Amino acid sequence: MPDGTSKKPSRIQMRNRSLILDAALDVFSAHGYRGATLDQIAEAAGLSKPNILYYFTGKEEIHVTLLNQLMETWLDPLVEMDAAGDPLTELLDYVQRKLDMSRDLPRESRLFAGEILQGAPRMLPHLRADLKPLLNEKCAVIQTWMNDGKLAQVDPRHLVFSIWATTQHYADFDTQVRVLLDDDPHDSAAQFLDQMYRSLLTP
Amino acid sequence: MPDGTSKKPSRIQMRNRSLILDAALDVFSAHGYRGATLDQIAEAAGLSKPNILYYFTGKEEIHVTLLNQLMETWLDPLVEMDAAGDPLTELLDYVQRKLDMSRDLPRESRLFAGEILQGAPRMLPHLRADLKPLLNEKCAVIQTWMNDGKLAQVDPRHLVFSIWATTQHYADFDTQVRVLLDDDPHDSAAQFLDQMYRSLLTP
DNA sequence: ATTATCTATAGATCTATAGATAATGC
DNA sequence: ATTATCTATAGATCTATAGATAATGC
Repeated sequence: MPDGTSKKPSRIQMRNRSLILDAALDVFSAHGYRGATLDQIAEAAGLSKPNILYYFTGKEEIHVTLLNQLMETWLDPLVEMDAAGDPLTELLDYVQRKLDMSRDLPRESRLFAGEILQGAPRMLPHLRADLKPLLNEKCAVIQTWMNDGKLAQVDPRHLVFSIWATTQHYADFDTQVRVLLDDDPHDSAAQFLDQMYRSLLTP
Repeated sequence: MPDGTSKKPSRIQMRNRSLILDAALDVFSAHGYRGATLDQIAEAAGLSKPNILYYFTGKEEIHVTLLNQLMETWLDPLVEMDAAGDPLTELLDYVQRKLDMSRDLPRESRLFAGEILQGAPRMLPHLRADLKPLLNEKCAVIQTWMNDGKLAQVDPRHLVFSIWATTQHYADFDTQVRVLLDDDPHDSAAQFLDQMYRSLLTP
């Protein structure tokens, strides 16, 4: 059994754990934690249900593993925002990276949204431990930029919230966006968001 | 049995249906459709489980009834946007009404978000039938305002999407917002959003 | 007479485990 | 020998119904 004490995960173990996690990301992001079943995950992974439970102790461990992996990916675009770069460029590039993530990783966005929507029962510690200090650090950077006159004065926290909201909207509310828009939203959204944040932040 | 053919709903029927729907809004918005159970709804309503099923044919009918009622409430702030009013004022007021709704009706916002997040299985027809024509109509109004030079030129659809995203974020991601912010977000959010949309839309 | 409510439980769904068997690596 | 997989099923949870009883309105 692949428990925590075993030394080296075999090739087949690595492969099957990946298959399971990818299948689970499909299923959890589409139906939520409670809406997802091991049957669906097993079917999507091409493995039997008991075999899923050979690699993970249960449904919850699969979900937690996905959320843990997600946190790093999710924070990465903000981590990359560089205090030494040009302020307006750094922020507008951050917006575009987040928008690109909504297009390229919609399942991850929805998994995250579903978890927060239901009160972050499994993610709350991560938000406190990882997201909060990162946000504080980056808001301090943004505040410095504003104090130096490189950006217009706005509330840095609400600025970042609005970037999260507007960019993730295109993944999380994709169903609605596609009902209301006839063509692919990505390019027109990119242009709109650039225009909005440029007009807001240009000093 | 209170089926569709019965004439007049009694007082007690009205009351109990309200109790059930209010309880169900609590439970569905907190745990999602699949995560909610009739036991939880019954407990929250203060009625027995079979009694719940005396008033509604099943879990799904309760959910559908809530979504149907919600659609009207949800569109109302946009309906109120008046083509005859001052363009910038109308749009900034719309933003504030939507933000107020996130504060006053967070359960409704989360119910809606959860439904869309999972592909709108029960709401898709409403989106096409009600939301899409309304959005088209209001986007035409906004476009006229822009053509008349009363507002800066931006993509009206993405403008509205961004308003939905930024305002509903404070209800749907409330858990996250409260981890990251020490005081109540409403007033500072109102100020930030006013500033953002004013700078974007002022011609 | 009709409406409303309760107890008890059927039937479906789902997570997880037991126990046997097959495949792999030294 | 160890790792991986399978069949069968236990046990929990959940929706919904059956059938009896209580409350209400003409």
